[in-house]
Amino acid sequence: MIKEDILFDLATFYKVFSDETRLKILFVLLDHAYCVGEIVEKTQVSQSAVSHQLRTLRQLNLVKVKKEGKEVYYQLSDHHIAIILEYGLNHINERGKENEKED
Amino acid sequence: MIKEDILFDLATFYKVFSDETRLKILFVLLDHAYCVGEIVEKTQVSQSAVSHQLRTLRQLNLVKVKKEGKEVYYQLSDHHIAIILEYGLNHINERGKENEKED
DNA sequence: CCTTTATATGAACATTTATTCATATGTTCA
DNA sequence: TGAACATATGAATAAATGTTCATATAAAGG
Repeated sequence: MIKEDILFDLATFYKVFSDETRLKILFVLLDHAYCVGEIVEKTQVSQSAVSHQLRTLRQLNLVKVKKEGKEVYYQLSDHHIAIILEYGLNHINERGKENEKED
Repeated sequence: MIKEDILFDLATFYKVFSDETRLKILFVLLDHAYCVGEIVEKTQVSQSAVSHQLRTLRQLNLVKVKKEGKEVYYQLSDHHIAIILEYGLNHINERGKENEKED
């Protein structure tokens, strides 16, 4: 059986992508770096909620921060994340197709 | 901005993999089909908890069921799942390496 | 300096989620 | 049929998580 701490890390890893607000933010950042205000506007999520989720993303090293005056810019910390999101999208797309056939 | 229902499906998809018990079960099933009793033994999770999580996995079409007498055998419903788990493992492994260098 | 604007954060609250406990259902076999 | 075993399930409970609200911090400009 696989080690407990690996299991924990793995669960934690997937957990990040399991929240719609975080996904929204990540999809916005897929484009390029944005400051918090822009993210709020694009996602239509409250400033506070965005800020809280950005903290989560920061703590899990999914985003990098760059301060510029009053604004704080966030960007994806590595290109891996784009791949993961794309993979997930493909997966649910394919599942859609399969169900068309079978059901 | 990406559609709400896609976002929901995507979040749901990742959510399955965000629980340690479900991951344990999936890793066991990576091998081949097992009945509930065997899964309980291998994962060291209570029968009830395993059963509840198997239901979740069933509902999300991650596992297929095959009844044989008293026993109920579960197996992964498609090979995709192995790929996803492997991808996750690779990711956290690589992150491990990066942190060795940087921190 | 004081006000405005941008972002972060803590506490309260609501919701979701996972586990346990007790028990139901279903199958086999004597 | 009834005892024994395998699995499922509902209700209760506990824990984790996300949002809001109020407010703190911090930078910029007048």
